[in-house]
Amino acid sequence: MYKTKTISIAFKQHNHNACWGNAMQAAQEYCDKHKLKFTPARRKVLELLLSEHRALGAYKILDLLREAGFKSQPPVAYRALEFLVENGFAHKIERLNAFVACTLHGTEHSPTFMICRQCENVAETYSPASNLNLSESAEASGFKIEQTIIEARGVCNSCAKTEIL
Amino acid sequence: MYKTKTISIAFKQHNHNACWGNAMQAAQEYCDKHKLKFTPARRKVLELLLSEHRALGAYKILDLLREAGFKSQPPVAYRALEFLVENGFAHKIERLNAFVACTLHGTEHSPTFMICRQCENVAETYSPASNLNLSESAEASGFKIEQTIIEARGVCNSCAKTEIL
DNA sequence: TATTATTACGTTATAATATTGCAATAGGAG
DNA sequence: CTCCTATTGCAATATTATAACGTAATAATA
Repeated sequence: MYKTKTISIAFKQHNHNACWGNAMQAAQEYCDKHKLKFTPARRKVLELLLSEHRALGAYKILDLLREAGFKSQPPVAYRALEFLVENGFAHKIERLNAFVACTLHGTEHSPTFMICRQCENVAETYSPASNLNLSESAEASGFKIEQTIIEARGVCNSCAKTEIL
Repeated sequence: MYKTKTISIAFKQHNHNACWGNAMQAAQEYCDKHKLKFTPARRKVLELLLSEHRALGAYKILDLLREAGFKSQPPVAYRALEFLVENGFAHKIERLNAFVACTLHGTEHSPTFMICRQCENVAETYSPASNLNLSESAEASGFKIEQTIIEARGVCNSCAKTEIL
């Protein structure tokens, strides 16, 4: 499952083994440092999310947990996801009612997601300019932004190339 | 139900009767012009959405439809909502799994929503700058945006004033 | 170590949101 | 009128998410 050396992430080629390993290690270190319990279920869910750069629904995760020998009632998945999201290891993609592993952990961020409608990969980007812009115009019109969700749907370059026009 | 002369919209005072009436009339005219069937259920759902500047869930709408003597199976609401969204009369707020009437109909737009966590009003704004920004940076990183969802959660000024600090 | 508080887990049940499929019907185009 | 298509009625079901509550594990304090 984790053998592929290089797949598309954020629509770029990269060494996914390294990507996966670094993220898991960073999560472990962060949990150690902050006295968070990186329990088997939480770890497994993060591993699953990291296995591809796609969003997985809670019930898909539940299936995969079951296959891996974990208990499989909905709360098992939702609790693990809640932990991962709260601590910045994963994000919920509202449009898809699904979850992706965070690829920018550690940096305080307000991410923008690019969702390819064809390959369904999800890339996380950090766009300070857009966020600042938004905050300023909101402020001007009498609204104080506390959190922003930005999700873009479209096609990545490699999928665009294969499209029938 | 529609008697209040002036309520908060987009966190601004306005004549809501006029707001409501204009929107309904514009919808009617648009449907006439484009040969769209503005059926009783569709009309009623738009009326409900326009009654306040808040997002209503599909099942809330269903309750209100029932009260108004309509049939009340889920597809009744979902079909009407689908029609309204497709034709730009309403938008789905993904964060809330709920729907709001569009306040910028006619203008081709990619809206940004400001959701007050206290009064729950939802304001729709048009932010060409942010969208352009986003498109450009996406383009640069090899992604072609087709649709963008921007939803900000926060507090409006009048709610902020009443908050205990 | 014993006691208490807190956090996480196991389990059952149910709530909330959304869709599918198919038959019946209404309205417009020819 | 007749055909065609869009819409509606209806039943069932799929998908996503949470509530409630007892037990087990861990941490904090005495």
